[in-house]
Amino acid sequence: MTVTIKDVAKKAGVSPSTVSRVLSNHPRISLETSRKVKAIMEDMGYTPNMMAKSLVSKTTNSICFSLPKPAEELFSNLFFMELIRGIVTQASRSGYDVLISSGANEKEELEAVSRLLKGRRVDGVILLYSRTDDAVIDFLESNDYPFVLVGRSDRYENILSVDNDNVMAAYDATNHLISMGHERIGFVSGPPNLIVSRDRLAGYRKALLNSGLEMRDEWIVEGEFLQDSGYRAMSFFMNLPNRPTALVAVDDMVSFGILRGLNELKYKVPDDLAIVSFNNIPLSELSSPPISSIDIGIYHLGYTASQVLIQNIKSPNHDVGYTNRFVIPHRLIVRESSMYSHAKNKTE
Amino acid sequence: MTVTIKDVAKKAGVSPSTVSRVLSNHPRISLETSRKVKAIMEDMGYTPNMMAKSLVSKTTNSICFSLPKPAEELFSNLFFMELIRGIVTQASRSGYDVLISSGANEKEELEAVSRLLKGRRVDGVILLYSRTDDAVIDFLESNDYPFVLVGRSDRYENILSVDNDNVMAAYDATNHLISMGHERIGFVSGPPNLIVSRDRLAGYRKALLNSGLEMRDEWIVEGEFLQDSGYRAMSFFMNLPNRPTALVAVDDMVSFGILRGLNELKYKVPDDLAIVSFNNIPLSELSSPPISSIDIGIYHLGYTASQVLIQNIKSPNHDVGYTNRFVIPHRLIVRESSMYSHAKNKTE
DNA sequence: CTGTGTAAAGCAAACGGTTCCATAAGGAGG
DNA sequence: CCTCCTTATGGAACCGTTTGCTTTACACAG
Repeated sequence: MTVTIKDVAKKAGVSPSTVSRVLSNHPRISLETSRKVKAIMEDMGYTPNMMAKSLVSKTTNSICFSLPKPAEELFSNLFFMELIRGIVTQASRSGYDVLISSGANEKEELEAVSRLLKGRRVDGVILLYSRTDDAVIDFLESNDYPFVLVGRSDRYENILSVDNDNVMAAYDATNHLISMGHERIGFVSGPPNLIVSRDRLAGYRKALLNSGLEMRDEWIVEGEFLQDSGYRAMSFFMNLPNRPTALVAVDDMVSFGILRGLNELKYKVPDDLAIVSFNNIPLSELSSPPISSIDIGIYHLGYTASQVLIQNIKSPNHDVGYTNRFVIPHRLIVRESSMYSHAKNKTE
Repeated sequence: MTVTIKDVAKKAGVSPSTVSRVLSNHPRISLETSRKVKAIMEDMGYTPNMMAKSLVSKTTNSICFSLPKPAEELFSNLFFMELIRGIVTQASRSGYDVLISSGANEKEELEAVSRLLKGRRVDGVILLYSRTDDAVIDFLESNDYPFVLVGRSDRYENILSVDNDNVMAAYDATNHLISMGHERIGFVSGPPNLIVSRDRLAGYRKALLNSGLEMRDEWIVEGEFLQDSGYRAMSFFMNLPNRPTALVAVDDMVSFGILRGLNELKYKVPDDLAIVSFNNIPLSELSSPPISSIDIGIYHLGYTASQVLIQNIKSPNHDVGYTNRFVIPHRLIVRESSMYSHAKNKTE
């Protein structure tokens, strides 16, 4: 049925080893033989059997992206997809295939990853970091499997990771508002156990401190990465006696909630309240007004994660410590939600 | 290093074949041996090498989802991700892994798919149908590889496919507007070469015909699955002397454009113009007003595609002709954009 | 003419399983 | 007590590649 290396060999009148060597451009193959064999391979439509290859080389040329619990949220979907696109694109350029695995919970995720790695189906794993303690990381680390974390962990020191500088990002976002003349700036945070929430909060604080602006606890509220959190935060802030004139929100979805609330109460953005948030999801420019947002380069995050992982697979010796953490640059996209109202029609 | 079947065999004092049989629950293995071997496998942390397994069984227990050209559009991202989730979930339940492949163009896609299939890296492929002529399908069909199409093709008759009944969906959407009392209903279509555009247009026509309502060519405009198309369509419609009171839009993104335009011109939805569209993306309920939409069950589409493909892989004889096309039910989600205005606060 | 070096190609083992065929042990039937 | 089954297990070939070690065939120096 399928044409194997032996069929080619027979037809070419050489041994299988010769064909194999032609395939891998072995130096000690005469040009003549090489050409002849190649022609015959082409002719017979030979494609190498990856399984057989993998069996002997103990390498699969594929990596696994472990999709966390199916978060039903809009943002997750957009985020994951961008990430996957980055990963797949890079991997494909490096000649690797990408396997998507997912588990309903940590236990399942561990089982899946373990099966894939121990069963030699993939060479390494890209993990999306969400938890603070992680059985999967423990497993990977203790078995010395190549992996890279998208995100940051404070518990694990010497592992490969790709992340944004969220402190700096929040610092930039806040400074932008400050530069627009705002002096009372609030912050809508995410779940406090997420490192990303903590980092962004820290950056916000740093910016205020740096500019000598007032910092009040009541100007910081915690929530989820969801619309509703924004909605609630908004109504809390707007009822404050000395309310903020601008808000930094930890995620664009939160901004949508804020926007909806302000809209209902007939407040104007950015005149009554300016807004900047994070992640720059495609919707950010579609809302009215469009929301200023920090683009964290999700695609790039995935692309780099794949690159780092594959390079680590190829030469595992490279973990020199100081290159373990790769930081993807962010950039602020200024839109109407944080512009001076009289500048509305001028920019963009 | 890794523990193989031979290591287990040696430790258990049996032959490798016996261990293999234990693994596959061969009937002619004594309970005693089975228990002993299983204990030892557990003990030594044995995991079967999938590559070796695949080599002899000529089967990989994995399928490929071929991601079309990276369409940068928002909807594509949401759609793909939902689809992937459906596919991965089902595949995982059936014990299959999912490999994501992508090519920048048709040629690359064909190469990738061909390499994966001929190289015996996957057992089958899920294709997302977009083109009308398809070298990939031709390749799969002529080589008799298992595959399933998400979408519909009019060129290929006897291939497995999973799709919605888009004619019926449009029929339902239009009838909904009719039942709300509208008599002049317009249609914003997608690219005419896409089957989905054609099907939905047909359903719209059918509904009008069925109700004996007027049908005008000027009430039908073509565009893309993009906001801008909606925006333009809107301004065209609103300038018509005898303009429609309701619109069926081929995609939610189009509705957003319509909404934006109406908003700018201070028109009210649904009072001045009612809207229903398709796909029910997560944003549909976030816009103001929320948009009525036909949910096409994307996750379900992916889930079923995987199911159908895997079942076809396992028993290829099953293609009986009349079960080749699987239709995923849609359902209309009525939201504010198509309700009577005085009912605004009553429902939902 | 023999010895040695080198380039090109072949042989066979190995990778980690599965499975057909053979074999040994025990029990039943004659 | 000897056959003949049955049942549980072992042996060995094979899946399609890769690769270390040989072998072959020259060419050239001594």
